[in-house]
Amino acid sequence: MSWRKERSRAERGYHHGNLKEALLQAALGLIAEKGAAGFTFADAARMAGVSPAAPYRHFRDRDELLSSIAQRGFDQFEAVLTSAWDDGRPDTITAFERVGKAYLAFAREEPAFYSAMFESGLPVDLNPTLMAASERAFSVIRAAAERLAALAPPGRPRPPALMMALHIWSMSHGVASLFGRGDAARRKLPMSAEDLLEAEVLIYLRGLGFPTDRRSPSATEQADQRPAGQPSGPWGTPK
Amino acid sequence: MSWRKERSRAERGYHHGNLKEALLQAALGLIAEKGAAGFTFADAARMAGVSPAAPYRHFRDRDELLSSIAQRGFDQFEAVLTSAWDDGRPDTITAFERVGKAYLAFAREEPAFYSAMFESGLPVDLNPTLMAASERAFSVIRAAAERLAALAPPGRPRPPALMMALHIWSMSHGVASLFGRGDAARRKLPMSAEDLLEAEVLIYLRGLGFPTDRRSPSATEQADQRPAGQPSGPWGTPK
DNA sequence: TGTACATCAGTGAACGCGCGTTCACTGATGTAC
DNA sequence: TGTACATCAGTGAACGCGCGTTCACTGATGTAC
Repeated sequence: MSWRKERSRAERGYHHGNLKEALLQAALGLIAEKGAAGFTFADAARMAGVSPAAPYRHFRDRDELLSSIAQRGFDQFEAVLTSAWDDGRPDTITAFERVGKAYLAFAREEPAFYSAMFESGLPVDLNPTLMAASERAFSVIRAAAERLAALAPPGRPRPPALMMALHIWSMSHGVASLFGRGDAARRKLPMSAEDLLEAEVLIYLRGLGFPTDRRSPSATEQADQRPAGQPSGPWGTPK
Repeated sequence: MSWRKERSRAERGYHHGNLKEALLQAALGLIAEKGAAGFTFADAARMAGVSPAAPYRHFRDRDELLSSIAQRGFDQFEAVLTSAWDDGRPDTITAFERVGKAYLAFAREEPAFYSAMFESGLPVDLNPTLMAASERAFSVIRAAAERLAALAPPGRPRPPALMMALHIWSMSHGVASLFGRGDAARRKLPMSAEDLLEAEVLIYLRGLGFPTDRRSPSATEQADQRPAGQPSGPWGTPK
């Protein structure tokens, strides 16, 4: 955010000094505000306080700027997920759940990155660098699923880790894009998107035979702030 | 699709005769091709073989055309889901699952409607008519969840139907937007989006205590067409 | 059945706008000697 | 330490383009009598 308030030409002299970064930040702001489709190269230049020709010193075209943002987004996403996973501490299920929450938090806190990564229509699969970054991020979820699968209760078939990873990803993405952001077409929910996703993941894991009876710490902590009759376990009090 | 190939001006005379419909169809084609953001009013007119001013006889502006499409999409979506639910026949779980598949099929077969409805950034909640249509579609899922919840196994807490409905919705939407369409940023899957969603829903329902051991007819039917080692139950053969 | 007229659904030219992009340029910076 | 010069990172004017929108208009259709 440090470049959001641009110094005027007079203040900063002929050379900007940090234009590439300033353009990325400006674009992030614009995407967060108007969506990936509504962001223009010219606007980014304007926000950075620079002539419309200046960005061409740093990016071949609009698409390259957008790709850079997606790239950075995937890297940051990977870091966030890795940190949430924390190598499975204190126990695999708790950590797994934390990954789901981190996913949602990222979508909420970094809507511009999220848009660029998943909703901009960028052909991720045609750009090897971008594809690799996306793959690295997904592999965090996959590795976590791998560890979880290895813990499958004896006597039950062991679920394929890749499938579990895809399931968790789709749940997270679904909740995030339907309910996770404040902008448009939203619906009033009886619970927060976070709680909704947490319950979904817990029920899913239970369906695979994992024990999920213990209350998660965060669910317990949040219970006081909820309206009466709200969930205390994965889906609330029995009726 | 009957209006995709437009008759020339000479062939059809001064009056088009079916312009409103032709514009809707043209817009659907453009949205399917280039996304909701990439569709322009002028382009739709061009595709309909008509001057750029003509559409204004039928739609106040671009947004009204887009809303009409979303509106029609929600209506069609509702019809498809209602028919898939088939009032819970032959049994509630089978029918419920079929709703999930119908969701996915709609997203795949009607990408333009789906985009307009969920990815166009239209402020659905600010347009009462649109909101009502969206609500009617969702209420099909909700009613199905209601029936399913009423069947909860005795001795287990009964899950809130609204939550179940939101979970199913988010799963379907997640799978649909990540894997359900051919256009961009797609990933090679070890199984089809349909199977992925089916397994996800079955595991979820099992997590709620519903019996899901019987093989679904469609899963059995499809088994022959799969590569070796593919799922036969909700998630495949035990390892 | 024919005619006058209102209404409807299109035309096509024009507008202002903002965008992406290019170009020759210029001011600032860094480096070789 | 000072100077000449290459390089870098900006400028600002200009372009062509397609868009959304408006306007006075006109051809076709339908209806009253």
